[in-house]
Amino acid sequence: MNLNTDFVDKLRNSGLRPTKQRLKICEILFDNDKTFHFSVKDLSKIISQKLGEKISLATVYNTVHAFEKKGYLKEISINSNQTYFDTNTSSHHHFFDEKEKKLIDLKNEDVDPINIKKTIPGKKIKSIEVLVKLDPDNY
Amino acid sequence: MNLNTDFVDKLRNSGLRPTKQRLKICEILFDNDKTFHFSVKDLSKIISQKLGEKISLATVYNTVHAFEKKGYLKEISINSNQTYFDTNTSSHHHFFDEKEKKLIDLKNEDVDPINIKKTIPGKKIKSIEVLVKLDPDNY
DNA sequence: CAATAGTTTAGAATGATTATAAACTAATAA
DNA sequence: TTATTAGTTTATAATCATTCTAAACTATTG
Repeated sequence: MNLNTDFVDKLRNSGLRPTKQRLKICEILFDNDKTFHFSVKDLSKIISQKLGEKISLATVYNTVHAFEKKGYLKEISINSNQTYFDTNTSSHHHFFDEKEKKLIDLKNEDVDPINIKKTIPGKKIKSIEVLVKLDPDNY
Repeated sequence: MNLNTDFVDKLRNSGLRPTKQRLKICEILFDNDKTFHFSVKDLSKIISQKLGEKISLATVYNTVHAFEKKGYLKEISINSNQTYFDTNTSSHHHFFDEKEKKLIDLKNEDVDPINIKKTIPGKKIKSIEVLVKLDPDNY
């Protein structure tokens, strides 16, 4: 399969033209065996380090937000001064290490099925996210 | 029971002297049958409206953070440009209405017990929070 | 009551995010 | 192709929540 075609598809699907800069962003985000968590600042740094190229913050924001809207990225529900995204878009959960301020994936199958016994009239469930906060063992 | 004594206790317990301003903040936060969600800006507005008094933002931040550290308030794990707090400190969860950007409490007993089947070496679970995102029914 | 330790406040500093507008590039039509 | 149009990139400015600062003030302690 052609990765580049995949990138172009993702971009077009998100209503974006495939430009040089955006394809670079795709390389970092999607050309990877492992999924990962990042902030826009992180991503920007990775781009300049790995690709020796600087893409303006505005472009990174614009691209990341378009992908998020289309579901190619997920925003992580955690209170922080910056927003974190996840390239793992499958339904899953997170541990958050409060001491080290680090997020760790928690697979859906590592959590027993969650059953919500209350409903809100006129609303339906879009997603269920579990955040497990961690402390050091001897705390 | 004397509410004022309770407020003073909460403040002292949080390492804060009971000042006029802080007692006003307590009145809004704790002298209430219902629990509620708020941002610092919200709280500041409520104070000036209900009590006809303006307390500087720095003081509100300082007090709210001290209470949060001691567990008299809970920070809500949700990604937003501002931080939301909850006067409901019991273990519970939240719905989040994506359209109206509104938080709704979800009682622990309305969620079947959550079992996490994965552990992280050297860490123990501090809390488990579920966020149920909602969409309009016909979406 | 004096000395000390902690508090309040306005305003400045910080930092993430969003907006702006001019120069540039991709897409489209001729 | 080339010209036109629509969308993009960028540096920089604007915004906004939060944190910091330092001077004036207040509670606590001896």
